[in-house]
Amino acid sequence: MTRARTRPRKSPSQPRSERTVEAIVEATARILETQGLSGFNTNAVADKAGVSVGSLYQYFPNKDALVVALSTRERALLGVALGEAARQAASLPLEGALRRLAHTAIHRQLARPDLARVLDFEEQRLVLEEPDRALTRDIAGNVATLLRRYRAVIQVADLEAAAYDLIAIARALIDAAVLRGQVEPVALEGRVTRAALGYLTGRANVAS
Amino acid sequence: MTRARTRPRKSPSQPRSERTVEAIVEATARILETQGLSGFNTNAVADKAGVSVGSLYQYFPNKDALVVALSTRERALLGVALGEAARQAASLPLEGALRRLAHTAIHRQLARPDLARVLDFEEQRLVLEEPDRALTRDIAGNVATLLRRYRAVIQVADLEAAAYDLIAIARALIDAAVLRGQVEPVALEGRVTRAALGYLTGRANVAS
DNA sequence: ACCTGAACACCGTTCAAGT
DNA sequence: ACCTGAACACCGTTCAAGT
Repeated sequence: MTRARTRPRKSPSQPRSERTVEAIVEATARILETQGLSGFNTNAVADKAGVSVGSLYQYFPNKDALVVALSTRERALLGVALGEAARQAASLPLEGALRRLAHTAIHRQLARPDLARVLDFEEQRLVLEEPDRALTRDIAGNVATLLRRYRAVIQVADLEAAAYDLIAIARALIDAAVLRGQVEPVALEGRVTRAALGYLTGRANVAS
Repeated sequence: MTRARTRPRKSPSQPRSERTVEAIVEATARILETQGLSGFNTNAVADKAGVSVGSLYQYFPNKDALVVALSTRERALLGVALGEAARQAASLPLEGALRRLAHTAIHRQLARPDLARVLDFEEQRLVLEEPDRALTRDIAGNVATLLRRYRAVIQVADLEAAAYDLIAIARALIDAAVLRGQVEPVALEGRVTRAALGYLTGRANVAS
């Protein structure tokens, strides 16, 4: 079981091939969004992108690489939004800061809820198969940095781990809401914020 | 995309075939545990169970049915343990009750942590493909029943949804802990309990 | 330099033939 | 009634041939 690479096989340097790569990634998004995982195969992606499978494999070494490219694109959008939110939140008390992060994450995930949910799922599969290929590392770093400001009111010692846990909690609650169809953003934001705040400041038996 | 059935194709009535089915399910568990999803294929399962693929398909209509059978078995164990815990927790205040449930869930998941994590993952895939086939329905019902006792101190209106959310939170935190290798049970129990308690009783902007 | 699509490999599933 | 394993279908991936 040797490590499979999922980096793009080669970067498109000419404008035309750049458009090809872009078309392939967006075709992946649309197929995952409308057909789900069961409709997601390389021939369908190539078809929808208007190229042959051979071309697809010229840029992506395997099927997972399509997901990684798409996830990276979406994670970058989330990362930028969260970075912005974190900067604005820096002057708020912890609860307000968490609420703002929750608000931002929810807003982004609900922009394309079905896509977001499938990607959350696929990212977990990739992590399951190769833990060190985590796509949320940057985001976790930013969250940890924000948390450090509030160390005085936080009961948890390991803020790196806490950042990952908060992301896992938010993801779980957002995906559950999408599954149930209960996506009223304010209510969802409240649930995420309360869980996060409880995790960080709850008096229930501390220890890490 | 018609609904694929995952129920066992036929119940083994004779002792011999009962042992065959049992062997197939346990072979599934051991392969998932040791090789992960990438080593999980029907021929490998049949081999390890000491039967031919044909025999496997006599009892299980498809590959997913193997996972469903195994998950059902494991969920039943968790369900029994949680039912017992809920009965004992009935006299405790909310925090103690949540802690006891967390303790029980953690204990069961850590009995075979790698298997539990892969099964959590596979269950989410099955839910993603067929939402109404949820394996956690019974467990959620029991949790909701317990929550009703504490309605006075709980800020959340929809206790059914809350039960599913709490399960999702616990699952996310336990799986994240296994991934990081931070499985110190008391600390993990504290994290799950604090998040759950915050979710249910936190003062952060209520609304559902 | 980039594209094509038929060919190959792997694995889920079936089925004709055995006992 | 239960088992076997070769055959088939599907899909990920490659590669010889085209421009």
